Amino acid sequence: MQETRQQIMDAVINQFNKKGMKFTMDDISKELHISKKTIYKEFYDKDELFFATVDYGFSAIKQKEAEIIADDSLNLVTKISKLIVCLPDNYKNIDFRMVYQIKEKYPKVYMKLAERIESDWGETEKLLNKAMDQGLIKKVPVPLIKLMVEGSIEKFLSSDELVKTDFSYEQSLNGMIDIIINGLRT
Amino acid sequence: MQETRQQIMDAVINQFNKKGMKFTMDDISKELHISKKTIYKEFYDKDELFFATVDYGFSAIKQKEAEIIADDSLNLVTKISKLIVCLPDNYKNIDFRMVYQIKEKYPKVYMKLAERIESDWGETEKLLNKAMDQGLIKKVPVPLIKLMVEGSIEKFLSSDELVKTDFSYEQSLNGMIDIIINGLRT
DNA sequence: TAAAAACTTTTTTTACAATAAAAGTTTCCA
DNA sequence: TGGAAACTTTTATTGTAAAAAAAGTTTTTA
Repeated sequence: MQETRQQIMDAVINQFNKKGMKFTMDDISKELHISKKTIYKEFYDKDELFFATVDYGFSAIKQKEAEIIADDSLNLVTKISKLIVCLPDNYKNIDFRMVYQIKEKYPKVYMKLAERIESDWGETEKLLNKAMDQGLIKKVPVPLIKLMVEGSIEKFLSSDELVKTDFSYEQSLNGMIDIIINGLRT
Repeated sequence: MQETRQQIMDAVINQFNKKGMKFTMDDISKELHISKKTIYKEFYDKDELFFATVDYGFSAIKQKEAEIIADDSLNLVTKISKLIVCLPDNYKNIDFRMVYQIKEKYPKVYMKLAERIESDWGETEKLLNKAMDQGLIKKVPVPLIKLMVEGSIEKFLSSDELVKTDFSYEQSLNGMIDIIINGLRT
């Protein structure tokens, strides 16, 4: 059943955000009150489950991204801004502090994840280059911008300093994008 | 002899940048062609040596910081910009990717280090608040700016993506500060 | 006097067996 | 049929003794 697959993958994401990679197949079956047999009927093994979940997790964001790119009512710089905020929507579901755990135990899954994040940047990169060519924003290496965004997000997620202020994670993200986009304007 | 102390502490910084915390007292004595006895005449034990080295490493930056603050020819926003770049001068000597190693093995040294970095931000924070009050820059929580700067620097240091471009670490740092300061301007 | 080297003591790493936990399979039952 | 639980097999964790490495001290040497 197609819905079962989805429920299982939702449970995987849920467990991951709770416990990092330290969750078991039993945890998932208990959370959903299904038998492990049902999981193994849908997925050959844990690896395949994780692979499918990465694809599943990124499909939503890919869709949103496509919408932004296709939206002709937005100007180039606004599109870029929205695309960058679109990325963190992913990161919000995940939790970057725990991604390093995947790298060690499931290197293949990590590589797939890294590829997807990389390819998400691909579209943003194109628009950034276009905007630079049109003289709308400063000419700066795209990797610099990428590292600033990613570094900031990771810090937001791993530090408790923002919690002390009454700025939400959401607000911080938007504030960060504002500063960077505004700072890039010519 | 005072010069000997300094030479030893320079060797500690040098070894740290080469090997992280995985260097020995023998490594230091060999690098300087001195006997371990000489080191232990200057410093009671390895802990004391590390404590002294943290102080030593920060004294230069503190001095530079004081100069910037005292320089009346600089306007407020320029001062902030220079102060933030002043901070990375530290981080450049150190190497953030290896700081986490200190945390595990020498927690007391790490705490001292963290305190110094924190207090370095203290001055920058004051000026940022002042500039916000004067309406020179946007009102944004200071921790947000701090996390953006620190997150970017850590990423610059830990990623090889910048190496692929022909942007040096120094240039990246200045580019990053430019974007953030420009982005904060009202 | 201080470097070099030899030395003792403490700390870290390694290796490996015992144990526990989790993956994956099978059986039973509503 | 599919959940619950019992089961086997594989993987990960833990404890510990031996070995190695590093801290810190003493002796030798120049």
